[in-house]
Amino acid sequence: MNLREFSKVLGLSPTTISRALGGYSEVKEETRRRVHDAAIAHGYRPNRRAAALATGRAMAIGHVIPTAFNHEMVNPVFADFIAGAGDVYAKAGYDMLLSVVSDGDEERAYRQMASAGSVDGLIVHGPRIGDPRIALLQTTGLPFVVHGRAPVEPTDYSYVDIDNMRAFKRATDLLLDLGHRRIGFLNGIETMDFARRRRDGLTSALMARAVDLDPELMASSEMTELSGHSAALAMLALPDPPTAFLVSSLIMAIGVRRAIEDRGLRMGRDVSVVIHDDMLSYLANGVEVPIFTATRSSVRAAGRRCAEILLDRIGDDTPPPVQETWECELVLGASTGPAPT
Amino acid sequence: MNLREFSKVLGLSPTTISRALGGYSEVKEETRRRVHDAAIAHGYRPNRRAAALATGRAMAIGHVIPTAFNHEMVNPVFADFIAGAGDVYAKAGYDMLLSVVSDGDEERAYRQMASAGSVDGLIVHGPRIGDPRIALLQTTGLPFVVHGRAPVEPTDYSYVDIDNMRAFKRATDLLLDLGHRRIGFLNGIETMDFARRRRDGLTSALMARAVDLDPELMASSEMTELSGHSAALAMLALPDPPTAFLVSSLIMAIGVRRAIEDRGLRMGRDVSVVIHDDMLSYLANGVEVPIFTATRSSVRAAGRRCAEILLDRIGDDTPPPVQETWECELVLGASTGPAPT
DNA sequence: GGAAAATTTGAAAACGCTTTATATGGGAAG
DNA sequence: CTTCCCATATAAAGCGTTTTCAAATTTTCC
Repeated sequence: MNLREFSKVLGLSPTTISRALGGYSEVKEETRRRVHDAAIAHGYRPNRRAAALATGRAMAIGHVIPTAFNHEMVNPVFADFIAGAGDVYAKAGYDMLLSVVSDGDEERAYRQMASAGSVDGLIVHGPRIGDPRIALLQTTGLPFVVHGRAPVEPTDYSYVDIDNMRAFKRATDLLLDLGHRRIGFLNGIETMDFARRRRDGLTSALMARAVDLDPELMASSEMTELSGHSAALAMLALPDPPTAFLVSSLIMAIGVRRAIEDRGLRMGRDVSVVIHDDMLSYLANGVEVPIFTATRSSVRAAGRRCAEILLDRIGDDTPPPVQETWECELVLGASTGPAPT
Repeated sequence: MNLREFSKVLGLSPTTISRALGGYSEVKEETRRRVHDAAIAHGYRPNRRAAALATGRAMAIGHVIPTAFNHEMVNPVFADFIAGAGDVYAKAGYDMLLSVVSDGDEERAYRQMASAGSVDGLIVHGPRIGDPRIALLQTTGLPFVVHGRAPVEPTDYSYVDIDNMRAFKRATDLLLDLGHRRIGFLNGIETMDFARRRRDGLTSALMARAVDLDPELMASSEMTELSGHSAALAMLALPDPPTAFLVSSLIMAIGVRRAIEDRGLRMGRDVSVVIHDDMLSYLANGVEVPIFTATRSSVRAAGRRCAEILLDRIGDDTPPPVQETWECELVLGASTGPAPT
């Protein structure tokens, strides 16, 4: 059923139908009602492809998700981020176009989406240090918002990020206050911007108190349960093992906990753990008392906010960039305690 | 840059350009080369919306993901399923359209996608018992493939599923063989088809050996770490606690393990655990020796296969439905041992 | 060398919508 | 009874492709 057929059924012109459904003012209220009802009754819905072509707006937002930081890994935070963003899109009548690409093809995917006009805007995930994508997208003129940021020129783009540096500085300070001096740091891959900032947070806190930073206590890897387990196990086997861990993700920390228990130790008593918690819906960090002491910020909320900003930018013509850096909460859980003496 | 402009640059007609780029045979090889090179040089790419309108094919596949089985939960297996499917789409030049909807709106989302013509096919996620979506989609005539299945008429649709019943029967048999008689069963929500089948697997194995099934040892909930923890904790506090757990997901089992250790017990020695492992990329079940004894099947592979089947169905006109039921592997890990006497 | 066949190219008509510019009708004002 | 205006409704022109049908060019063959 297309517009012309439908208009014949109703005995009105296609124009009127289109306007009635589009919510234009030049159509009598009674007519609008009649059209709406008939549309539902006959199951008529404007063809989006045709509408997109006519208006020049695709009514879709593109997300490019890299399928491999290294090997086929898909970052588990995407699911929640996308749930948040998708919610906003749905309410605004936008579709979400997902492109899953292997790591190197990201740039091509962005270029494709931009020039083929299949989307009105883009979200950039997981910016890396010196990420070329931002400069690339600025040349295309397509609105975009970055989840996270990249410390390079140009700086006039929109982003939503958390204050990773401050969060990890505060987390480190907490452990130092509790008397810990040997802190194992399990970070994500440090070409990622967020990982670099977290590391800077740790080191600045340590340096502020003149605590040595031992390279043996610093690991950087994909944030999986397995890598958390093996890195923690290796550190615990050192002659002078850490009394605390600072861990970049909850999933990784599950492996850390397993390592601690493999050694016959008890988390929170023998070894303290502080994590960063993205508040993933299927991996809550406890109900009342958190399992892990954590810096936390909802990645789903970030998804929602990125989507809002992007839709605003698509609406307006050239609004100034929106740059938000969110503070993390630091919540105390059952995984931290004073350093054993 | 659109087709007409581009054709002027080259001094050829739009028709020829379109054919050259579309890989039609009626164009001289030399011309094709020239067009291709110029397209790259000038960054010309056919507008997908216009192409979609002209051909009637959207070159996109729709996925509707419910955002809440109960509260805002997004199923973590989606990320991997979509990574698998997206890979296939990308290679075939298809886009993936994601619609995140709250639970009740699923049907509307499908109907919308179907009648607005924004996709050429659909994947149905998480079928429930008596799921109305399958019948609905059959009336639309849009090709679709179900991940899982639903035990209702009509039965002539395509699906890819694992043999949940057999897997859980085998898992239960293993525990029985090891001497366990009190087996705690932590299932997903039992309105989901897969959860019902798993339960049937357990009960049939128990009944075959005339082992009582104690309602207190059967829990059904969302498959989160927290619910795994609390359900296991409750069962362990029973006067006659289970000596083994059968758990529907790895994430849930992490909570089970935490509960076991909270009680001062040791997994694999005091309490055995068998899980189902979807082989999520960021939550591997050990490297060499699995952490958990598990029935397993890759959800990413399922995503890939569903996508392949769907694309085939879109290509052909009305091929017979493809129905695949995959056997799970049963792999032994460190979490099972003989029942303590 | 010229007709027929084969190969390449082009013009123009869809595809289904939105939107601009234009027409129609009914009141109110003159 | 005109005239003018407002409120509605319509005709027609895009949007940027693909594809059918027709034309132009080249090749083949006698």
